[in-house]
Amino acid sequence: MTEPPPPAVSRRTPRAEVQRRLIEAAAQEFAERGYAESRLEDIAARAGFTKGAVYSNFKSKQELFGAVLADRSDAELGAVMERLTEVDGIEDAAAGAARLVAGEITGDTERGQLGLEFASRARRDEQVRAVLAPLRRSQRQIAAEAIAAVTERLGAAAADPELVGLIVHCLTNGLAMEHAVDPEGVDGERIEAAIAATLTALLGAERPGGNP
Amino acid sequence: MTEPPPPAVSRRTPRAEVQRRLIEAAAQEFAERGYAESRLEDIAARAGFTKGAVYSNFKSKQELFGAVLADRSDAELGAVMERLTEVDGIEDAAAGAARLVAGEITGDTERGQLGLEFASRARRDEQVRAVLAPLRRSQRQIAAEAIAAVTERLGAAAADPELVGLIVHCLTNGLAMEHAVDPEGVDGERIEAAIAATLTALLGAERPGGNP
DNA sequence: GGTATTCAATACCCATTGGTATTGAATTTG
DNA sequence: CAAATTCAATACCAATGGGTATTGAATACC
Repeated sequence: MTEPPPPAVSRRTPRAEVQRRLIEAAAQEFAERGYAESRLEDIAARAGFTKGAVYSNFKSKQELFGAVLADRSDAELGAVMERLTEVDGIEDAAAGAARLVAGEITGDTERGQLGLEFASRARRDEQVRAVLAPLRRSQRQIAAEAIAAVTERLGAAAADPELVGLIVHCLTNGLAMEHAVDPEGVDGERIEAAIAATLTALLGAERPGGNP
Repeated sequence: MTEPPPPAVSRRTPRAEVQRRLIEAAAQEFAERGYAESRLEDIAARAGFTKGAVYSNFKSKQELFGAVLADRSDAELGAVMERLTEVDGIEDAAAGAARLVAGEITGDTERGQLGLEFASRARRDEQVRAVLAPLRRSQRQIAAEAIAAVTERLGAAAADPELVGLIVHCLTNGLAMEHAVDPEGVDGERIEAAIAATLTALLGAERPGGNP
């Protein structure tokens, strides 16, 4: 009778999607369990495949990790810091940015943990470091540009923007780590206060000769 | 003839020393390779023993890690921050502390990496977190007290010392992580400048109503 | 339609490694 | 001095998991 119409969509998952799903699953798994404790079988299962799919698309576990890193690198850049330019007034800019970052740290489960996992591995794996270092530099650079834009708009003679960018970038990562270790002791409120205070002090206070 | 005198010292290594050496070796190994990648056999060999010594002194790998953590906790407290009180003048205090911390980060190979490894594991291991969180609080508290002492001595009306303590503590850790990822981009000089700028701004600039 | 090719699933391999059981020398005890 | 005990060394085990070889269905090609 109604013979089944030629399968409108291919029943074999397109290669690109297989890779996407594997990378996504790997990112989650790495973030949750860490690289060494993640099993390729679990990653594959999470993506709806088996280990065969992994080795059909990636040469090794390390390469899969590299793919995750590369994938995130593209999307990561300037996710938060650029918003710094969208607020007005020193207090507003600091407070607004602080709230954004605090929310990111306390709310997001994967992004921050994956970032820490990347850094953790970069310490020992030269190849990871080679990929991650430029990415981090870009992030710092974007932060610096945002800082420069704000101070210029406000006419404030702030400190070296690149230095402030480094400070904010590292403070953010340090707070994320501290929050992971001691969530109650370092909650969103404290994080927000810390970033706001730092930004306010750095953007408003730098007068080379003291306060005339 | 000369019968060998009764061995002046026992030829069997005292238990306490076996444990000390195992913990020390484990700390080095964990710092270099990370917990998961560290082999008990390597740790034992590094201490001059075999795996048997490990299991004769510790119940499991996790417990050995716990012993390392506990051992370091005792010595860790207030290693650097207390010096903050020993310098004079806002600029001097900031610059002196910055130099100390920068040297610690760039020079020390084990302490910083072990700290990051602790944090990394604390994220996923509740028991590790239970030990590490109080330690971190103490570290922050000591930093806060040092800040309070300096500001009081200088008569400066600085921001909430505990908040500044949190900021400095997290900035330090963040800088250490960034240095590990990108040693050239974030060298000792930049680290020193970042900490000095932050301390100067935070200790000197907090005037609730602006600069009269 | 038939053949070649792609690619994930399946079955399998084996080196690694945390952990255990046993041993035997060094100490302690009586 | 002999028996009991301590404790690290040695030998061993079982599970784990990254990686490989093979298979068979889906797709592409002619």
